[in-house]
Amino acid sequence: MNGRTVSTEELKNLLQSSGVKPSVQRLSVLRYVMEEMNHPSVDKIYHSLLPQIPTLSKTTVYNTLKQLTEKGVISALNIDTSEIKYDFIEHNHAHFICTNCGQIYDIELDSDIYQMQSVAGHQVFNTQISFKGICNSCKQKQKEN
Amino acid sequence: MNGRTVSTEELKNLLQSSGVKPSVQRLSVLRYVMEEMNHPSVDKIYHSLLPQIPTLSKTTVYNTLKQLTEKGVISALNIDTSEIKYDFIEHNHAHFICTNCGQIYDIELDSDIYQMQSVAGHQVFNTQISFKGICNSCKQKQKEN
DNA sequence: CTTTAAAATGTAATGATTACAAAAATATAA
DNA sequence: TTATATTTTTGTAATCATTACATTTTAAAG
Repeated sequence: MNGRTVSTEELKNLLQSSGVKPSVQRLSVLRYVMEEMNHPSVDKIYHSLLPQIPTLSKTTVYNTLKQLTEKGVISALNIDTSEIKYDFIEHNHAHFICTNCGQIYDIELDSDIYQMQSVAGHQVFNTQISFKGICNSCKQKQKEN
Repeated sequence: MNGRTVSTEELKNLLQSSGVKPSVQRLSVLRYVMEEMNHPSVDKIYHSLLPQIPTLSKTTVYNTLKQLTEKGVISALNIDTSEIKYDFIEHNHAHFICTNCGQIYDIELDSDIYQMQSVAGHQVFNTQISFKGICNSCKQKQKEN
């Protein structure tokens, strides 16, 4: 989720250790989610990979993301109403979504909430903290006008 | 969100102080969200109110919920992928959704995260904390089989 | 009572996601 | 290698929540 370059070896290992067989499509989707810092949507991923894999189907993108999410390699963000956004699980962090421009920001937040393995007797697999509001950039623009 | 009975007076006051003109439909929708403890979906609300208001339109339910959300009277939960669920804003609490049965539980959680008015320079209007996992009830059933 | 504005309704359109069957690619066995 | 079985990918059609929009109804104002 931070613009770095990921080697094919690393991708393969990640997939295999999660029980997912590597394929050109799966490697590409995972690479995109890992290297991209923009919490991409299915549509974004699909159109970005299309030049490299002209035969790519959107269904494959859906299938791959679903698998990776179930295996816990990536995480599906249900912040936005319209589309699901995807995020590589590197370390715990919160998200801020601007209700004006829709931009999603990573928020570095150290909270013991992330450490909770169970709440009210229910077993926790995934924890999400999200903020909604007006981002700095939009606020500046509003001031100017 | 807790099965209590809300008087029409209270509903009217809530709407008016939020700048929403009371109407039969709006009062009913708000009453349902407040009295129901099940984080209802649009569809649930619509079908529950239909016997009382036979002419009710689903669009009205959508419009009302959108308005109430914008005014901050209720809150839209984007936990579930398929449908948006609605919750009356009484006091800060987190949510747990069971990935097996889909049930949403209120989680009483006292965290200073709720007090944050801004994060990374962005102004916060709304904060959500949500957990995903297997609920106690589903876990019990799994053990039995 | 008439006029004007706001709210509610119903239908059609949109758009993300899923279902599913056929085609392609990969692995396995002889 | 060749044939066979299995997995993966693909493309199209279906589903379903949400939104757009025009019409009708209701409420408010003069």
